[in-house]
Amino acid sequence: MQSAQDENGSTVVYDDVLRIADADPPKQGHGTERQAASQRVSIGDVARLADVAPITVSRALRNPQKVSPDKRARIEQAVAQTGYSINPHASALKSGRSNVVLAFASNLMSEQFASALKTCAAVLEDAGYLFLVGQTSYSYERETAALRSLHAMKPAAVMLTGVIELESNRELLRGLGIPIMETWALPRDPIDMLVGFSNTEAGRLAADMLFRRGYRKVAYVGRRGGRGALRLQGFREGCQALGIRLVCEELVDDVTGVSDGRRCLSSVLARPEKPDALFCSNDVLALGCMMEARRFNVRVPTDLGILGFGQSDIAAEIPPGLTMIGVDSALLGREAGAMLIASLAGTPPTQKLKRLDLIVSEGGSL
Amino acid sequence: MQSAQDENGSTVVYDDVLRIADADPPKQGHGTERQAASQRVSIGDVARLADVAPITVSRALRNPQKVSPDKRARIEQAVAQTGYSINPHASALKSGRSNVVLAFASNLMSEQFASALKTCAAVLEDAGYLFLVGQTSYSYERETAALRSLHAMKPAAVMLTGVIELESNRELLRGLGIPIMETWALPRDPIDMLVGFSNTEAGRLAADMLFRRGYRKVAYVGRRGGRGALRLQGFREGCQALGIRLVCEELVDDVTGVSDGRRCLSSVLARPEKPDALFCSNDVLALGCMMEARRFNVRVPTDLGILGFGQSDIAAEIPPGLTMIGVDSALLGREAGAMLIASLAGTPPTQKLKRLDLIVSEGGSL
DNA sequence: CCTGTCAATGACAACGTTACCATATTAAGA
DNA sequence: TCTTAATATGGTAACGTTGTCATTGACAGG
Repeated sequence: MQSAQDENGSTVVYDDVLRIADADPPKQGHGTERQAASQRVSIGDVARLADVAPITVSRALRNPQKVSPDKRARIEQAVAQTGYSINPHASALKSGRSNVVLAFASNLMSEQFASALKTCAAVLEDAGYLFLVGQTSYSYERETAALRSLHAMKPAAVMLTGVIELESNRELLRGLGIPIMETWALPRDPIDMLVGFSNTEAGRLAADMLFRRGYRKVAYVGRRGGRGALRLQGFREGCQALGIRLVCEELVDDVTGVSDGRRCLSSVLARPEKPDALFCSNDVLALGCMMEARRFNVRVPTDLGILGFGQSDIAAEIPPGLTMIGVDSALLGREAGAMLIASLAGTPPTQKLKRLDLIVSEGGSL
Repeated sequence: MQSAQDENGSTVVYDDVLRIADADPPKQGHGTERQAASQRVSIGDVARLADVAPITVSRALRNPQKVSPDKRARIEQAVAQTGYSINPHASALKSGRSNVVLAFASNLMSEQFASALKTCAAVLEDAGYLFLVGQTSYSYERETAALRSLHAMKPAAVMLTGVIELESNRELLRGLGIPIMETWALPRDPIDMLVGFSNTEAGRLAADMLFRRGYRKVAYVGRRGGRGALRLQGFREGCQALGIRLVCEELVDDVTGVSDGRRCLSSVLARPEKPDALFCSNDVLALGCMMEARRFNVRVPTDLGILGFGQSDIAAEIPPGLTMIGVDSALLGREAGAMLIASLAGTPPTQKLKRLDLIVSEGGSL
């Protein structure tokens, strides 16, 4: 164990961290033409080495089939020898295009967004794009700031976990003239492309499920704004249509953790008229409700049925297992990625709209 | 409710999504000089409008104090009027710098990484940087690919959730000549900067905590590689030093969900010699263990004490509440951000190393 | 009044790439 | 054989910005 002083004077004890010297040390000119490695090598250097014009190197890299096999081979060798990699800034400056696909998540901490981004990234990276994620934090201000910087950056496409609500921001994105993917809802007039599902229908489906299982006096717990509001709207409609009484709506502005869910359930239980079931349109809140129910010895589902929205692995595992309505967010990401690629490839009759089915995962909470 | 057909022929029912027409429509020339908005306006256009040279506009934007107040005002007005925003590619090409800070997460789905990235992003964005996150997915191959593209992209700095293990990738990052931040461990020889904590010490502390509470026959559950291996190493050392018997080590290669944790506990309980406590060096696994214990009517902590590692909100809330060793990942992100900014500002005597204290959050599981 | 110093500003060129057009080469059709 | 078209390649310029250096004027010290 080795130690040293950091600048604060406290003793630092280092961990031993595994180092891996890879068997295949990367790009080193075989023989004498060892390159300064870290330093800049331009397309001109490669061209000189391969004895072609720079433009040919450019072509060989982006449209290999437009260059004759022999030159292509020479160029490939020169690239390998020099360790050349294209300067994306110069390329983007001249061509007005880049190979970066920018994603914006309203919240990096959501398991479901993360899962969709992960699959979407996989699809796009396989197609040679660089997939980067920025954050907007459920705030219009941050969203606007992020989109401004985006405007300048000329990405190849944009992926959003959600839909843009602010009209000026919609306009800004539309003006970019690149593929834009919105998700997680089903707006009447998407900016460009959409892979989503109906949140109001999710609400109606929730009412339907509760009705079928005999519940007639229910409560709603969810976020006040955005998609939460849509689910509530659908839920209200469904309840009304089926003759279910919606005895209370417990709305929160912002979900920071399961404790918000706990609070919601306490508050619901404190009402004079107790519901026999609960639709919780947010999985973190649902989790909190489940826990609080246990704490108050409210048996689920005997005393209170709970229906959640989302895909929480953990909520499904906590006894008696939360029954949830949701979508396959990994699938959503994959579909979005595929659709973006099709649009980027430019074949005009691209599908621009995909509606995902809602899926129900059965637990024991209803 | 409105409907239409998508390209697959299924009926699409649109949600009503909230639209917000903002009261303050952005940048529109007051009066006649309305700009084509979406189209490119260059520094030259601004310069012409302000009746100065392009270079002066450039200066006014990056070093306002180097331009006289009157010209600065004219320029600002021209910028507002045209809606000009700097072309980051041209800027990066010429200057070799950019205002993008790139972060790489080995796993976007980790609550803790997300939390650190969130706070780090906040700090850097406040300082005017654009914070983007890429993914490496715990795979050396992806990591290498990501770092290659990074090499070309010349970000202002790089933030990593973890440390780089592959020597060739370490070399690559070192060669960039920009601030590099590693985290979440305490390697002997960081690439550049480090905000981390000792994983072996976490293991030793775990042994210590178990010892103090009277446990003498314990089991370990965790990931096989990376930091998990370090925690195990520390735990072994601690157990040996204190005379605790480590009756089994249950290692998993990859954690995909709580079910992995369930499996681990089953497997531990199936051993002939049952431990009286468990150190679970991963919070998802710990959660699974807690659930499985409940299912098998193993009372926690009476029959089996469980100590976790991490910061899981949910694990802390599940009765009896998981006791955990961990770090404040939001703090980690903030510290990393602050250190990066200091380094970017260029004042040489920058602190390059910060060791975070381990924190213990008490639940009822020990 | 002259010279040296400093601040403010501008002219010019260059960063590395690709769009555009021109040319050379080859294949195909009459 | 002669055009016509298609393919392969290169020359030139330009994308929008900023580094470098030169110029201007103001001001202080001699």
